[in-house]
Amino acid sequence: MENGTLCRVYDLLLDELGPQHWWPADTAFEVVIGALLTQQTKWTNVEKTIIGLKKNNLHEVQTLADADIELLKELVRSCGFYRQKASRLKEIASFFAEQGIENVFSMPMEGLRNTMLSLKGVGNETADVIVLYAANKPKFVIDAYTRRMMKCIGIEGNYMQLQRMFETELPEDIDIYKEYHALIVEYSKAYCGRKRCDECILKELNENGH
DNA sequence: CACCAGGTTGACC
DNA sequence: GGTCAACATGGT
Repeated sequence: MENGTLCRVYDLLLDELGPQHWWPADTAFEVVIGALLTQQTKWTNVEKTIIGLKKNNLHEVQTLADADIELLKELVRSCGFYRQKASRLKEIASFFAEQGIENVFSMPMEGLRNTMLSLKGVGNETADVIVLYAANKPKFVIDAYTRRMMKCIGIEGNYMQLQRMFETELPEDIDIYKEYHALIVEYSKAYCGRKRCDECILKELNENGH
């Protein structure tokens, strides 16, 4: 790409893993569902729930908004925090049903982000996942893996600071943002914590000495 | 058996 | 502005 540190990291990760083609979902609204469900849990748990939702025809905006809450809790159980997640899913679906999903996704980016943040259960990361992967607008997603990986190469900050760094240094490109976040997650899952830091492909960038 | 996972919230300083 | 316990199941 270009020659800042964050561009270099992107090139190294892409070279190591190849393109990831995220977010795994059939529809934009399914991205919203997945974004909420995957909070603090593994994607395999989310897959079970999404399959169950589809089996019960609850993966559409209106049917999910009208879903029986007890059935929803059962279906969401494998994702953890299932009481909260079930009711929040319903509320979010109701919001999209009332507003019209296309009207929501076609809002200007900052307005959309703030609107998502106003929904219960949607914080910075989930809002940005929706903005980037469902509404297809250039917002860089920060998560725990991103923070950890950046800390390893000597870059720290709060959510908005880290996001600003990525968005300032990288070209404003939706596909790069999508791919970059995916690469960080997949690389971290596969290598960090198991492999030692001195085997990390980012070690040449390490300014912390570990 | 202990610990963590692609996080958010509300209470507190 | 930052920190902390709750929230809960499933996999090492």
